[in-house]
Amino acid sequence: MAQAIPIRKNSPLKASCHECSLSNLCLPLAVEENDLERLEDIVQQGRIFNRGEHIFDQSTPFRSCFAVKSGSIKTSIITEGGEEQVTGFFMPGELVGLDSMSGETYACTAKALERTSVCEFPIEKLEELTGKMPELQHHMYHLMSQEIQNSHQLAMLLSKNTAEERIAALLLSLSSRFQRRRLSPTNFSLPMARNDIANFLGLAVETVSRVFTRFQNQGLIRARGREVELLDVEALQTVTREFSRQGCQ
Amino acid sequence: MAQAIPIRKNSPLKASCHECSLSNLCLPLAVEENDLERLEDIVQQGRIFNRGEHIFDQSTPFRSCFAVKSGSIKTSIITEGGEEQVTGFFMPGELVGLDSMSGETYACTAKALERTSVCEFPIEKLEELTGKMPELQHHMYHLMSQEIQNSHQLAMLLSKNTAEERIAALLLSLSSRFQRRRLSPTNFSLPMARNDIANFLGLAVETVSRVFTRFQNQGLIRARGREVELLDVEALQTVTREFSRQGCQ
DNA sequence: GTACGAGGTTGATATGGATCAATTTGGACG
DNA sequence: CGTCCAAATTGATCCATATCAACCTCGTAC
Repeated sequence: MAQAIPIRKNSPLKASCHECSLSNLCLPLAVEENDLERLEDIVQQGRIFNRGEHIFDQSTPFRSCFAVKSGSIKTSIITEGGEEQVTGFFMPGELVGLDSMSGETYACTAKALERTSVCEFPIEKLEELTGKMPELQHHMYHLMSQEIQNSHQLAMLLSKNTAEERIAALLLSLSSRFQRRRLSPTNFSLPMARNDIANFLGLAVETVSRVFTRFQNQGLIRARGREVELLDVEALQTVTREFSRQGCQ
Repeated sequence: MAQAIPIRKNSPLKASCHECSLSNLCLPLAVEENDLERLEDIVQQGRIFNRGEHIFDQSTPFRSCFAVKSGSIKTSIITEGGEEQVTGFFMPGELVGLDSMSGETYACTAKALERTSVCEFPIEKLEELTGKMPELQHHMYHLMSQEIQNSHQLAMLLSKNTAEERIAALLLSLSSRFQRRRLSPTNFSLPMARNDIANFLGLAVETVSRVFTRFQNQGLIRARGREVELLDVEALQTVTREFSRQGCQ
């Protein structure tokens, strides 16, 4: 079943983790240079999806986690009634599918927001490997824990914060994720539509639109379509913290 | 550093996982009978907390995960401004602290809602053990994934559902968790105050109170204080699904 | 170039639940 | 058994955001 290792390693189509520019963000982050090829042996690299295509589908058998290599991914849950709830956005270097590691099927649907390439980690092989590599296991725990925290953070945003606070928080989150990749933290292009933002943040599209223009009028951002420029990061941070400040009497 | 194993195993104060009534819910669930003592070797059992006492505190060093043995626990995040956000309720057999496995400190504060006993799993030893026991590792992934899903579910509830739907969902969640423990799924005592429910569900206390009385008037439940009886489980399920139904045109 | 449709913006109105305020209940304790 | 304080309930009002409706913008296809 397993392909001969030399073939995979030498295949020009299979770019290696060694050469990947995201190796300081992705799973290789937790792996010694020497052990990197053990990770390379299980990863299936280079799958490419066009905008709108599904990487995986809720209720199909869970097989793999996916690392975003380029592009971006939206995950969402479809309820019985056909309503969509966006649960997350994933950018290069981030791992998708961690919420599916219980149960037989994927817990959500993952859709490419633009032309996107991913690396696939078959879950059985990944579990086998983490069993042998304590640092990689540790890193998996770390990532999953992080995702729990992110989700709690989102729940908090949804239950306690105003529309402005939610949107400021999202912009700043994206900003810092661009920064991690050594891209401009103040000048970027939103990978998702207003609709997705609204759904993710529990708002109506109209509200998202209004807040964008309000921020623009206040000189906090400049936005045309999906192109965004953060003009006053500090002010945005103040917006997100305003809520908790008020709580402090 | 490690105590002599025979002493621990024979100590009358250290009840064993073998004898624990929750062994089919808790971590032992994933462990072969034969291997159970390896788990027993690392667990520190029997710590007891009174109502209101902290099991651990946000921003103190993260050392252990805790399994609830009896009683119940509330976890919450305290924001800079002192605002509390309840992130979860934990019942016997459930594992607390999974959200803290990234970072040096606990990600939230865990507080006993009543007199509560817990089993402590020092994280370093637990990680070491899961590295040696594939099924236990698999179970950890399963639990963490489950918690991500729960949190997404909560986010969904918060962003899309009405007060009635949220409260019906919480009641049903508690119901099924009592049922897993072979307790009555229709007749139980809420471990948490209305305040905690409100905070958890992103509502005002007054709203929670109103919904409880409304449900009562509709004959869905009977509630006096923390004592709750679910009179019409099906109707409650309908309430939680009503939203998604509407979405289906 | 023009037509088309999806995505985005703007305006007017409605509403669920927050907030403020008052009262009641219940449990802990002397 | 009464006192006291926190928790819970009930009522009245207000507001942020949803909803409904109209319009605009831009990319794509012909």
